[in-house]
Amino acid sequence: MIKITLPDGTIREYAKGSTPMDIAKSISEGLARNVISAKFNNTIIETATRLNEDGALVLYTWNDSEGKKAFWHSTSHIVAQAIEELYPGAKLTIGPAIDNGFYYDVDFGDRTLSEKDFPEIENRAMEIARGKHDFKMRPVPKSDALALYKSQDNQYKVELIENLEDGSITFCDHDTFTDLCRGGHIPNTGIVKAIKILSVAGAYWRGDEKNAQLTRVYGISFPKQKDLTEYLELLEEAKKRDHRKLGKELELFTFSQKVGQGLPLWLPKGAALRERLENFLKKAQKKAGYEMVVTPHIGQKELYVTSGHYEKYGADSFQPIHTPKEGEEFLLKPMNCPHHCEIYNSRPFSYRELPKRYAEFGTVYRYEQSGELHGLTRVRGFTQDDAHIFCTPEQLDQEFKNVIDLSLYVLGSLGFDNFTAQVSLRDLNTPEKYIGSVSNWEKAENAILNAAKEKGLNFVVATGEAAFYGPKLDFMVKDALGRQWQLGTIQVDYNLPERFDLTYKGSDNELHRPVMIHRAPFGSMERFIALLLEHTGGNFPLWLTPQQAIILPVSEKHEKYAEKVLNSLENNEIRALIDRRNETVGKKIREAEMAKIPFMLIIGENEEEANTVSVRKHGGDDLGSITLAEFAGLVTKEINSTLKSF
RNA sequence: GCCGAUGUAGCUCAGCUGGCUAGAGCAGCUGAUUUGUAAUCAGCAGGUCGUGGGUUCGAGUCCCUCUAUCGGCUCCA
Repeated sequence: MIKITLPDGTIREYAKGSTPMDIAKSISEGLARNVISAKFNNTIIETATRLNEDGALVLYTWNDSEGKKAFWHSTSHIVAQAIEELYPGAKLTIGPAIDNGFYYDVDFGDRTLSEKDFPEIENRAMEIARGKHDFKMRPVPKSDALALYKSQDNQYKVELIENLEDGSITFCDHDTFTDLCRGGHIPNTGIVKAIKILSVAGAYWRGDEKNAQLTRVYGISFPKQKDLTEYLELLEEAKKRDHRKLGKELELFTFSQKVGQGLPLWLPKGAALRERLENFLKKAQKKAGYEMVVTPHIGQKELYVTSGHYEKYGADSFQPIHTPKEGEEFLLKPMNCPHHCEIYNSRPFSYRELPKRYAEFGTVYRYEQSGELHGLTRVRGFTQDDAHIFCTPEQLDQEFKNVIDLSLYVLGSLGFDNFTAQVSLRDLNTPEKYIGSVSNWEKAENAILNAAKEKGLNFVVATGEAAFYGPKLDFMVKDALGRQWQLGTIQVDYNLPERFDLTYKGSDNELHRPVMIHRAPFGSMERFIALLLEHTGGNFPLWLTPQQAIILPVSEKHEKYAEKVLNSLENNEIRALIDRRNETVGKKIREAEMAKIPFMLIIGENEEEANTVSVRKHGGDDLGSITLAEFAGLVTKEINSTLKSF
C-alpha cells in the first residue's frame, strides 16, 4: 500500500500501482469524470501514471490552470498529427501550451501555411479528437529515439534528443501518432470538443535569430463548443478596447505615413490629456523633492560613448547627425541619463546636499525595427517621465523605497491594480552583456531585492532582463489581449556615476562616488496612455478625461441659458462644451455617449425656469434635475474620491 | 529585420471566378424641421481603389517592387 496526501491534507491509502484516475474515482464519480491531469510530488504526470510510492497528489480539472495546460498541450499533439498527415514531409519541433492555448512549431520546408489552410487542419484534428484515442506515455532508449527521428530526417527532434539523458526519454502515443514528449496529457483525445487554429507566425528555432525560421501554428481548444464561441466573442470585445481604435475614435493621437512610422502625432485632446497626466506627476514629484530640468534632444556622439550606450546600441540607432563643420557628430538622444549626469557634473556637491533628484519629461528617439512597432506601446519617438536620483550609498535603500511608493501611487491613482512587479536581474551565464564590476552588480541587485521585500511588494524575479548597466524593478501591465507591457521602471546604477566620474565631498572631506537611481513611474507617456486606454476602454477617470460634461440644449431657444450654464461650469473648472447643432436631443445624447463623455447636461424649458440642469451619466443613469452648484459638488466629489494626493 | 495577412471616400465596410461612367451607411455641406434622454427628413458633394511597374483587348480584381498597418518571432537603453 502507498500513502497519498491530498491537497486538503487528508492522507489516504491505496494499492501500489494505483493511478490518479483510480484515486479520483475513489473520491467521487464527478471528480473522476472531470479530472484531466495530475501532479505528484511536484511533477506533472498523466492520469494513467501508476504511483508506486507515498507522496502528495493534486488532481486537476479544466478549471485549473494546470488542467488547461495539459488540455492545450494535448491538443497540440492532435494538431501535430493532423499537420503530419496533411503535409507529408513537414518536420515537427516543439508544441507547448501557452497562457491562451498552444502552438506547434513546424518546418514546412518550401511550403507556406496561411489562414486558408486552417479549416482543413481543424477538421482533421477534430476527427482525430472524436476517435477518443488514449494518450499513452512510454520510455524509449536514446538510441531508438534518435534512430526514429534520423529516419524522418528531423534534425530538430534529433537535436532535442541529443541534449537529453538516456533513460529520461519518453514518447507519447495516441492513435497512429508518436511524439517526443516529457508528459502532461489529458486521458484521451475525446475530451477535446472544439479546436480553433488562430494564426500562423514565423518563429526562430530555439528563439535564435541565426537559426532557421519555422512556422508557428497557434491554436486553442475547449472541452465544449460553447466555450470556444465565448472565447471568440471575448476576443471581439477586447478589440473594442484596442488603444489604436479608441485613440482614433476619441481623437487623441494619429500617425502619418509622411511623418514616419512609429512617430505619434498628438491631437489637441490627447495633448491636453498628456498635460494633465504630466501635471499630476509633477505635483507628486515636487512633494517628493524632485527638481525639474530641461535638456536638448541631441547630444554629441562622445556623450554616448562615455555612457556606454554607443557601444551597445550605436549601430542599431538612428545614425549620427553630421554638421557642415567636418567631424561633428550628434545623436538623437535615446535616453536622458547622460544629460542628467552632466547636469550633476556642472558643479561640486557635498554629501549634505544629496540626494539630488533631477526630473524631466524627456522626449527620446530609438530606432526600433519596423516589425516591432505597435500603436503607442512601441514607437520610435516617445516621452519618458524620467528622473535620476543621485545619492550616497547610505541613502540608496530609502530613496529606492520612496520611488516604489511614488510608482505605486501613480499606478493606484489610475486604477492599475492588476500589475506585476518584476525584479529584472542579470543573467550570470552571459556576463558579456553587462558593463561594470561584479561587486557593483551585486550591490545594486541586493538593493533592489531588499527594497522590494521591505516594501512587502509581491514580485517575480526575471533573470537576464536587467539593463546592460544595472538591474531594474519593473511594473508590468497587460493590455486588452493579455500581452504584457512594461510601464514603470526603477533602476539602480553604479556604472554611469563611474563613467561620468560623478563625485561628492563626504563628511571625511574625501571625494566619493554617488549611486544613481533611474526611474519613470509611467514609463513613457505614450505607452502609459495606451495601456490606460485599454484598461478603461476609453472611460478615463473624471479628473483626466478630455471633456467632463456636454451641455445639450433641447432647442436653439435655450442657447442663452446654455451659455450661462457653460460659464458656471468654467468657473468651477469643469471642462465642458455646448452641442449647439440643430439636431434632436436623442441624437446629441447618442453621440455624447459614443464620445464617452461622463456627464450630459440636458437643458430645456423646465431647467431654464428652475435654473437647473438634467444630468444623464455616461451609460444611461438619470440623475434628474439638479442645480449647478449641486452638479459642481458632484463632480468635485467624484474627482476627490479617485485622485488622492501623494 | 524575419514569417503570415491586410490596405477601396474623413470613418466603417460592399464590390462574385478581370468586363459599361467604383457602391452603401455614418461624418461633411445646403435646405426644411425647433426637437426632452442612444440616429428627424430631403438634396448635394466626396474616391488617380496605398505606391510604382507588369500581364491583358480590358485590372479595384491576376503577378512583381516598394510602403504602411495587423498577428507573431527576434529586439526593447
